Amino acid sequence: MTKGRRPPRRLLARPSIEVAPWLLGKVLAAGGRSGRIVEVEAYAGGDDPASHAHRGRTARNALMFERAGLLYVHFTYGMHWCANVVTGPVGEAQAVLIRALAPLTGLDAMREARPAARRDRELCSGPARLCQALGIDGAFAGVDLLVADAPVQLIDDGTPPPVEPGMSTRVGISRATERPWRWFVVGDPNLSA
DNA sequence: CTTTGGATCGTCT
DNA sequence: GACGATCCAAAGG
Repeated sequence: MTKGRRPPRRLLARPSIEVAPWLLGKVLAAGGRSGRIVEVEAYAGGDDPASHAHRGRTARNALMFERAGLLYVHFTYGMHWCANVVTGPVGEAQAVLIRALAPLTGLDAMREARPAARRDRELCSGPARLCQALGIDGAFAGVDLLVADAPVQLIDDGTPPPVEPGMSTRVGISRATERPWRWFVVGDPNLSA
């Protein structure tokens, strides 16, 4: 298992555009597997036309309005799961999409879960890929990432976020495409793009 | 290496 | 009835 501390919830209760770059370097762990976060995107609820919560609360996006530190998992393109960390104050639909991890532990289990990955750099290099690699699906929606022994956990092992993260526009969206709300560890081989 | 098109279904209009 | 916060295999350079 990866050693480290659970980040304080107050740091996750900030706006998603502040939490997103701060999440770079943190560790996401599930099913005995773990990886370091190297790519994220911020989504900002009502003010963000690209967010699932842009048109208000629905059954699908309800978790985004809950407290920071919960896991929001959504199903997309008819076949893929994506994992988000809920941020911001309760009642504001803020979240950070985890887009890529650098695999840390449980590599054998990841390779078994993702036979399509021909290299280890392809295990977690995409939002749906990392869910597949860690075994995260809709059954994990609402998990509190900051609770010890939770089935999915967010861990701070002391690795600081990069001083100068890469920044770009978000991937795969059709609205609010100009907002530079994607952050990544420059040069990491596990990036999605 | 890059480009292209198919897969597949829950959610909201 | 349309559209995704995507991935993959196949085909071409």
